Order: sequence, then C-alpha cells, then structure tokens
Amino acid sequence: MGGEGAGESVRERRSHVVESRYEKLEALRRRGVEPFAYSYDVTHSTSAAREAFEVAEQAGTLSDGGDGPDVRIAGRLTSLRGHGKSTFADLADRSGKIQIYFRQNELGEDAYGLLDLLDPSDWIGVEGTLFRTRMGEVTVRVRSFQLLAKSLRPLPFGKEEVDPETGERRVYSGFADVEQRYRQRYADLAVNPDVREVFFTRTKLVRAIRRFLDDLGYVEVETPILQPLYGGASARPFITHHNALDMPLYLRIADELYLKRLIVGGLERVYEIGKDFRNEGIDRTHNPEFTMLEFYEAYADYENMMERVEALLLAVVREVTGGSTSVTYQGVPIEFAPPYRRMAYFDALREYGNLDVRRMDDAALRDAVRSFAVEDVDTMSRPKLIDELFSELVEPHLQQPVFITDFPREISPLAKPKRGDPELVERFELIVAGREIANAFSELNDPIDQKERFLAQVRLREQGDEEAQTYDEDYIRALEYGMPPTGGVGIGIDRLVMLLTDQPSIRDVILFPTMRPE
RNA sequence: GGGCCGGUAGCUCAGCUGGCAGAGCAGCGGACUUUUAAUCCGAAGCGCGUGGGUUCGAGCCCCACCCGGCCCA
Repeated sequence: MGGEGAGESVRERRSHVVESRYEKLEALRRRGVEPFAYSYDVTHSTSAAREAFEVAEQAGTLSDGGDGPDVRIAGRLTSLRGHGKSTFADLADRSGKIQIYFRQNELGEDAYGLLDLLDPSDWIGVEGTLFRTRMGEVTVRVRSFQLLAKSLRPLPFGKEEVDPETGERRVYSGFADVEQRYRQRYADLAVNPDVREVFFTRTKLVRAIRRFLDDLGYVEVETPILQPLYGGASARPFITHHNALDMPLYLRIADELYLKRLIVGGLERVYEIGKDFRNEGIDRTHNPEFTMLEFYEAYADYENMMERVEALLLAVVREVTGGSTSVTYQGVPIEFAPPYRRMAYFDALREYGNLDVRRMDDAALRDAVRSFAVEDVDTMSRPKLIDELFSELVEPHLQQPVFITDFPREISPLAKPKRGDPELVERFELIVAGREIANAFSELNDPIDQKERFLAQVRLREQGDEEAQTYDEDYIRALEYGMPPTGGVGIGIDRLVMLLTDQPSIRDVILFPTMRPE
C-alpha cells in the first residue's frame, strides 16, 4: 500500500548491498526455489534444542559419534561463515540463537550451492542432528534446509565479543542510532535482544496486574476512547470529528468518569488498562498516547487503596524480578516491600521545601515559584503555584516509594473532602524515583458537591485554564442515582515499566513512540 | 518555546587552522569440510540531513530550515 511511484525512486536509490540481494532473489527463483515460503514445521526453539542436547548428553544417550536428537528449528540467520565445502551459521529465534553447520557431502552439491544465495537476515528452517563441535558449541548438523523468507535489506547485527580475561562483553557496530531504533522498531527488536527483553517484561508486568486484580474479583471493562466530553484529569485533549453525527469527539484523557459510572451501576470492582491521549509535549516521561491502569472499588477509601497499591506493586515487582522485592533504577536501589512511607502534601513541602505554604500569601508563593523561573507565573492560581513548588522542591527528593497524601481541594475536583479538614481532600500520589506513579482518591460521591466542583472548574476555564475540567451533566446524573463510597487508583503503566526495566526514557518502553514523520 | 550536542558508505564512526572524502564491519569476486568478530587474496562502494551564501576552492565557515538526543521551560 505504498505511495504511487515510490517503488521507482526506491529502486533508484538501492544500495549495492540491497541490489545484490535482489539479484540473489532472482537467482533463487531461476533455480526453482520459492524465496517466500508458506510454513515450516518446527519441533524446537533454539534454546529448547540446546537443552535437549544437554539433557541427552547428561543422560548418556548420545550416539557413538556424539550425536544428540534430531530437531527442526527456524529463525533468522545472523551470521554466515563459509569455509568452502562447509559453512557455519548462527540461527536466531525469540529464545536465543544456535549454531548450525552445513556440509556439502551431507546436503549434496545442489542444495549446498544454494547457500551462496543466502544472507544474514534471511529466515530459514533447518532439519538436522544436534552435536557438539570441537570448540564445544552445541550445533545442528543440517540435513536439509528451507528458505522461509529472503531478506532484501540487511539488518545491522552487532558483533559481540566476550573478553576471555575480564569476561567483559564488547559490542562492535550494531544498531545504535536512537532515532532509527524508534522509527524502525522492527529492526531494533530483530537486532537487540535487550530491547525484546524490555517488551517481554512489559507484558509480564501487565499480566501480573491483571492476575492480581482478577483474583480480587475485579472485572476488566472497556470504556469509550471517543468521548463527547473529556474529563477525569487536567490535560488538553486531542479533538476529532465524527462525520455521520457531525460533531466533535475527544480522545479520552482518562477513564475515570466512565469507570465510576460502572460503580454506580453496581459492578463494585472494575478496572481498565488502556490508552489515554493527552495533547501535550513529548519528553523523557511523556508520550502523547500512553497506557493507564485505573481501578475502582466500592466501599473502599483511599487508605484501603494505599494497601491495594502496596500489595499490587509487591506482586508485580516479584513477578518481574523473579522473586525480589527491589530493583535498581538508574543506579538507585528502590525497595518495594511495604509498608511505604506516608507524608502529607503540606508536610512534605515543609520538610523538603522549608515552606509553610498555607501561611504564605499569593505574592509570596509567586515569588517562590519565580525563583526557579517558571513561565506564566503571573497568571497561575494559588493551588497551581503550590503544585509547582511541590513538583520542583519535593518530588526530586522522593526516591523510595512514598505516599503523598491530603492534597488541596482545588486541584482535586473528583476527590472527597478529607475528614476533619475540608480544605483538603482524601487523595494520594505514590512517588517513586522522583516521579508520580499512582494517583488515587476516596472518590467524591456527593452529586451536589461534585456539581460545585465542576462549576469551579468551569470558572477556571473561563479564566483561561485550558486544562480545567469540563462540566459533565450526565456524570452528575449518574451520581444522583447514588454511588457507594469508592476508592479509585490510576497507575501509569509506561512509567512503571520504565522503573522496573531500568529504562531512562518512556520511548524505550513504548514499541512505537510518537515521532514526527521522517 | 529556549540552550547545547548530533545527522558523512548498508551499520558503527574518523575526517586538524577550508585544499583530491576515510576506517572497521557488512556486501562483491576468489581460496578454504569443526568455524564462531572465521582467516587469507582481490576489486568496488559516500548526492557528507535540505536549501541558500562566503571563497579560486566548503564535510569543515555564515544564514535559514528539516529530523533526532540531552538539558531547561
């Protein structure tokens, strides 16, 4: 489905490296070899094959000649080392790689001659017998092989050497250009096993979350991504248009309001893992589309949800690390064994910022914010100023998991007032490694209060706050039917994956991060 | 949005105060039936991100722009 005429210009620009592969493709066809096969029966992965040999070796069931079992394996050629009438190659699949060995007198002249038309990056299937070479490497002696897909463009495989003295791994060349790695993730994944590992870990993490919540009787649901009103967070949306209805629709910035409608509907425990979209800048911790977990539980308050979050993270960290309760993030050891420290928002500002913000007037706050030169200081509301101070002065100090609790009411329009201090709300954020990982409330279930909070947001919007929330009449109607006391949590999955895979950029945990077109 | 850094062969990168554009790996031809960055011999391959400008001469200097990274907002 390429653009018209693209083929010709691409043809013009073919490098000699690519050109020679097209020539080999034609040569294969001339010899009656179909370069793009339909299927191949595989009996072993490369790692299972190696294991099968080692098992036979230890059981003493190798043949007199030292041969192990027969296998059929498939994968990508990563290296070809021809020696005239014999050839060694490496075949890589998802599980790793294994050496394969072709001999002319085993394959026959015709079949052996086809090796001249193979290249690194080609997909092949091989059938043969496992043995161990003089150099001690478990290898498949190939009896027959089939080309599964000709690669017309070489992958930039790195060369890797283990220093025999220090045991240090050195990588030669390879695929390092980060821009191209993000744009051509297929090549990145094909070439860099570490990258594959990150995404396998990501899947493992999400699976652990589902298992944890499922076991607690949570129901996984799907709520609208296209929404007539957007809400549940403070952010600017992506706007699109529905032609048949001739109306604007927004890509959701959060799942929150729909999930709480389901609590009104009596589902009691619900969660959703899905993409949210926020129309804001891109940096190390922000991608315009990102994955969010939200879960809501009837009859729970934010204290209960803190325990849930502690237990959830413990389970996830154990799963991902294979049993440990800690990880190292960018050189900093992080311990996830609960309980986590709890600190009130204003106490944290006092402790780390040495500021008693509740006693400061707006001008003093403004000056404090200005001292680290934030734009638009003059138009910021008081709560926004305080939140700037929090981000700047407090968050960077919080490396170990800590629950920051009891936020100002104004910046939390969906949270219940704190018992005993109505200026605050029952809300917490979990901060780890200086970053917000989770955000949670005792959910506001008083429709009258909620209506007032929405109206306050509308006033902020009228004053130019583009991130203020919108008035959602249907949501108020839902609350009027009655929502039980409910605890709710949102967890940014990408950031959690970053933490648990020690990746410095959110782009390293998103398969296809948002990029400008080339 | 601002600052800094980067974009040179398929990949990873050199390229001095402006003077014929390079290396390693990959690829191509040849030798080689236990190699593993295979080795040996040989011959190729670069519109230097794009567009202007300065200059006898620009990969290098100047301007604008495109794409990316890091830091700041």
